[in-house]
Order: sequence, then structure tokens, then C-alpha cells
Amino acid sequence: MPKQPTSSPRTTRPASLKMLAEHLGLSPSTISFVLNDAPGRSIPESTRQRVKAAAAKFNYQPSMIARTLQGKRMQTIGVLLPELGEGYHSQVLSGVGDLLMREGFFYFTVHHRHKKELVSAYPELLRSRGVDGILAIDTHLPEDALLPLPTVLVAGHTELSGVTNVILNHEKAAELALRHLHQLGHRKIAFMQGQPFSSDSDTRWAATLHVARELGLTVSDQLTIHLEKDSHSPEISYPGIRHLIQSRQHFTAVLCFNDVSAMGTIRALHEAGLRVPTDVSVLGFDDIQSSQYQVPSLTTIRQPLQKMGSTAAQMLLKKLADEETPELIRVDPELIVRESTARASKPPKKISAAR
Amino acid sequence: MPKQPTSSPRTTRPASLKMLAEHLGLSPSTISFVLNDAPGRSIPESTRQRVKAAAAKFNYQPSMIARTLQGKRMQTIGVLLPELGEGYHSQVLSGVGDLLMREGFFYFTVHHRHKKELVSAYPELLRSRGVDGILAIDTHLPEDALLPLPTVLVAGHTELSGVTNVILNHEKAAELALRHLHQLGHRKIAFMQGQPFSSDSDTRWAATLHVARELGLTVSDQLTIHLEKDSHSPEISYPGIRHLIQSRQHFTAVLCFNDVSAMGTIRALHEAGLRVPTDVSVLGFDDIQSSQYQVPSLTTIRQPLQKMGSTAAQMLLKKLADEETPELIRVDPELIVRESTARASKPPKKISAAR
DNA sequence: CAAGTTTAGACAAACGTTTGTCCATTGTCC
DNA sequence: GGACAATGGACAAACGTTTGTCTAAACTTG
Repeated sequence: MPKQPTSSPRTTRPASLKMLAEHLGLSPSTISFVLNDAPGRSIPESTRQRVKAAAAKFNYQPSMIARTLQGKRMQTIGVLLPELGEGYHSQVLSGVGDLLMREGFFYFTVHHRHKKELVSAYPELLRSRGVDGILAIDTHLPEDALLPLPTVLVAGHTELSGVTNVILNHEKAAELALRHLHQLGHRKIAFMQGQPFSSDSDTRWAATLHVARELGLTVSDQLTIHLEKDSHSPEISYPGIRHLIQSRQHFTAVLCFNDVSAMGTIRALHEAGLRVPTDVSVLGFDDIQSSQYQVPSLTTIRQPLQKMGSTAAQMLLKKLADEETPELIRVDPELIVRESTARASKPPKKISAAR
Repeated sequence: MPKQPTSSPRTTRPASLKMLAEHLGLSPSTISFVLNDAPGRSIPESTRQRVKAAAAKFNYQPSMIARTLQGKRMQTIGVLLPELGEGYHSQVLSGVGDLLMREGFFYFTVHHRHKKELVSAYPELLRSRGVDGILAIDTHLPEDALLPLPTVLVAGHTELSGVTNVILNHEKAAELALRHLHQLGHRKIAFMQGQPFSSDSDTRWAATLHVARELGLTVSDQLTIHLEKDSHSPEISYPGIRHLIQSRQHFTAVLCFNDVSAMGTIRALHEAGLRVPTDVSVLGFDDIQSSQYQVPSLTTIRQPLQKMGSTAAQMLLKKLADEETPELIRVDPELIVRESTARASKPPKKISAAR
């Protein structure tokens, strides 16, 4: 076969119904009926074949644009999320994207860094681009948001009527985490409170306090680290832990806000000469991919992030198909025990005699 | 103010030019001229104000769909990449997305898992959705690809005329890596060859062989690990390294294909009782976010992934503006020295006496 | 004040579809 | 062989824009 001379972008217009019609001596409407297998029209098999052959020959792709203008669906979703890059959002997005593509949907990814103006402006902008529905991950939509389209939330902050929200069962997560540490004999536990803009922070903190009370564990202010930085790198927890160590507070375990902050925690402990888990146990949250390959590997509360993403996407597609969807879907976490937690060291204050 | 009763998706149609026109007693074209500040039409300030006020009042958003059909640009890019989730692609995507959104562009993310049919089908599908240009990350486009739109590649495999390719200077990367290990006295180095479908694998391997020869280092088959699994978790390198250890081959350093595989490597060494870097040095590649928080933190060759992404996006926007763009942009790597590499242990074979 | 010019805007075509309505031709039935 | 139905397909409107052409009124100028 002859070699393509070049691959520069094509200059000729792509095939349209009208072109095919002209070429075949038919009308555009007939072509449309054949290609869409529209019911209620009688078209002989011979013509159908001719049309299909021509469509294939000219590599015809119907313009979704024109089709959408006509009132049809674009088969496209807009995904709102705070940030690109690694971590929580990427995992959820990955579940969303997998499902959507599998179902023949395309999607826009739109990040807003928690900026209010952007969060409220994007839904309309997406609609103007023909999006059929909106899926928002960890995004703070205002209570009175007037959403232009069917919407589903993952870890949504607010309850909006008619909007499905997929969230983790935080109560159970807190219970798994604290019961594990409690059973290992930990009583002096350092806690970490998520950033205020992160949707899970409040619910999780409330659940933690609740479960701690039930188990008779004290949550002391001195042992609580407040994450603030809007970052997805382990550096978010690093300064907090360093500060804690320098303040000479005694603790035998750290309950981290997520796996990434657990890495920063382990790093900070390591640099201070404290060993994990011998001296201090560290419990992560999320179970991101690299957790099991850390040294020590991370004990963590697994949050089925991809699953949450794909569930949310499924719900959105259901909504588009006008099927009934629940307003709340709660998914269960799971305790994954690895190396970073161990029995609390018996003597409260002996550290550097082990070697 | 009265509370919004509900936030269920709206049922009324969004405002259109025609609606505004009717409301104001003007024609749609006049509204269009005012809103687009089209030159060459005389429209009195009073009318302009009326129109703008009405547009604001009805929260008018022009339909990109209709506009695109008319022949205008959609301000939308299609991004092709092998996989969602963490790692290389996410980092590049993050750079791409940041720049595009900043410039007022939206983008589709489309993943293909290196499947040929998908790679060749997606460009047309994206075009049919009104995309203005295509940005492909680590994607194997066939040499004779007939691209429907302006295209830019990051780590593209093939040279396509008229297509800009943003790639790492692999020669320099190999030199930084091997010279570092060589200077630390390493002579028995284990190598890792990337998966065949990964675009960087071949070029990097060639560069590695070349530089190794220049430095007088031998690249032995027995000490070469071939990555195969299509995964972005540290598990890709884990079995290879285990196998290497079991084979009792002697080596003092491992040059990993990326940071993720370096984590798997360290984990495997750790489980075999080998200490990093005391017994074996490990060198990563990429410098992903978590590298500096590993224990030990990773010495690595930094690849400016986000920058590569944003550069590629910039080039694509230039192409869309009909500006001149180079066919090749080479970006320089950087050696980041941390804890995972150290001077080669002098005695070739003494390991377990340290404790 | 007639002729010409500017102003303010309407009108219509086009983009590529979908879909409701309509019209020939052919075939069927009594 | 005439009435009627089925077949095969054309025609046109509509979706929401943009943009080239046209026109009525108002203003200028000599």
C-alpha cells in the first residue's frame, strides 16, 4: 500500500450527511434513518447496504455537536474536583473515568482548588458545552445551588434534594481505626484533623470523637494536629508531627488523616530517631496504591475510592436514564493491618536502649 | 431573601439569544453583536446596556454547541493517555489541565490502556464532539496516523510531521544516573528495562547502554530486569528483584525505571534483609511527590512532568492560534540526591554481620 | 429641500443533525 | 380496472448561534 505522505492535520472537511446524500443521490434524512436504525420507516435492504458502505468508505462520524443542538444527549459528563495529581481525587476519578468510558461516555475534568467562584461558575459552563450531567468529587456545593443538570456527589458536603451522594461510612471507619489501636494497648493517641475545606474532615472528626468517647479514649488538644496546607504531598503532616515531637508530649500512636500524611508522619518520626512501629504506631487512611510498599508498610483504613467513583458514575447514568436513585449511598471501609502498627510499648518512656 | 425550595435539576430551558431578543423586542443578531462586541456594527450605548442587563438577569450563557456548529472553536482539547490514577501520567495531566483551565480551555480525558483500536478510534470521536486539538501522553500513535486535528505529544513514540513532541533528554538522564552511581564506586549495577508499551522504554534503554559503554560499565543480562506488567503500583518491580536476589547474583546498586518501581525494589530488598543504601543503592526515576518522604528517601532523576505537560499544552494552544511551533522540545532531567544511594560497600560479599 | 450618508437594526442563510409531514409510485384486492 | 394501502423517499422545520446583506429612519450637506 502507498505510504501516507504526512500526518499533518487534515484540511478537508469531515464527511457529513449531506455529502453522503449527494454522493448516493439520496436525501440526508434517508441516510440518517438508516444509520440510526430509526423505526417506522421502510427502507429496502439494498439501500441500507449502499448507505452503510458509503458511511464506512468516507469514515463518517456523526457530529455530536449538531446532534446535541437538535436536542439529543451528548453522552458527556462534567467531573468537578478540587485538584489534579495524585491521591484521593485521582483514585476516585480513575473509577469514574473507567466506568464512563466503558459505557461510551466522555467526560470533562474540571478542577477548582476549592474556589467558590469557580465551583459555582463551572456547572453552567459545562452545560453550555453540552454536558448531560455533573459528578462532583469532594466539592463544596452551596446549599442553595441551582444545578442546571442531573448531579451526583462523591464525599459531598451538603445534602441537596434530588442529588445522590456517595460517602464513606465514617462512623465505622473511626471504629475500625480506634478499636484496632485500643486493642493493641494504645491509650495515648495523637489525632489528626483534616483541612477545613476537605469534605470528609468534619464528619470524620465527629465520628472519631464519638467513638473515642465510647472506648474511653481521651482526645487531647495537645495531641491533636490540625492539617491546613492545601497539598497532596506528605509535607502536610510533617511539620505538625515535628512540632509534636519537639513539645515532648508522650504518645504511642498516631491516627493519620490519610496515607499521604501517614508517610509524612513516619518520615518525621524516623528523623527524630523514633521507630515505627516499635516506638510509635502509625495508622493511615485510604489505602492508596503505594501504601503496601512503604517501609514499614502501612496499616490503614481502606476506602474503596475507585469503587466510590464508579458507583457515583453509575448513579449518574441511571439518573440520565430516568431511573430511580437513592439520595445517599454509604460504602464501608475496611481495616488493612500491615506493619506500621504494633502493640503499644509497655514502658511509657524508654526509647533509645533497644540497639 | 426567600430560600430556594429545592436544588433539583432545573426543568426550564436555559436562556437563548432568541428568548432575550423577544424579551427586549430586538432581533437575535443584535444581541449577538452586543454580547460579542463585534466590530463594524453601530449600536447605541443605551441598547448595549439594555442587552447586557437582560443577559445578566437571565444568566445567559451562549451555547458553545451552536457556536461550534457555526464554525467557531469550542475551546476544548482532547487528552489521550494510557491510564488514569497515580504516577507519571497523572503528573503530566496535572500540568496540562492547569494550563488549559487557566487559559479558559476545557478538556476531555480519554484513556486507552495502550489498546490499538482505541488509540486510533478516539481522535475521530473527539473531533465529533467538537474538540479543537489533541494532546497525547505516552501514547503510541501509528506512524501513518491520519490525525484530524492539531496534535501535540508528550513522550511520543513516533515522529509525525507537523506534530510537536515534548520529550525528556534521555541521554542526559542516563548520564546523570550512571555517573552518580559510578562516582559512588558502583560497578555491579542491576538495570531495569521498561515495559515495551511504555514510550520511554526504548529510548531510555538505548541511552543507558550508550552511557554505560562510555563509562566502562557492563550491563549484564543476568542483572537486567524486564518489566512487563501494565501497572502503576510498586508491584511491577517486586517479583523481578526477588528473583534477582534468589539467583544470588551480586550487585551493589539498582537503577530503576521509575520511582514507583524503586519503591517495590526497596521493599523487596528490605524483605530479603538487605539494607538500602548500606548494602544496595537504589536510584529512582521521575521524582514523584512521595519520593522525598520514603524511608529511605529516594535519590532519583527528576523529570519535570508537570512542566512537560504545561509546555505541551502551550504548544497546542500556539498551534491553534496558527503560530509556529517546533517539532521537538527536549527537556532536561535533574539528579536529586537523597538517601537511597551511598558509596558502594567495599567488601563484595558480607551482608549479615552488621547486627 | 433634495440628495447623500450615517445610524440602528431586521432579515436570512448557514452549520449538521433529527424528525414530522407529505408525495409519488407500485402493488393488492374486489 | 378503480379504490386503497404499502413502499421508498423527498422536503422542510427546528435546534442556537454567527454573519453578510438589506432597509427604514434620521441626520447631514450644499
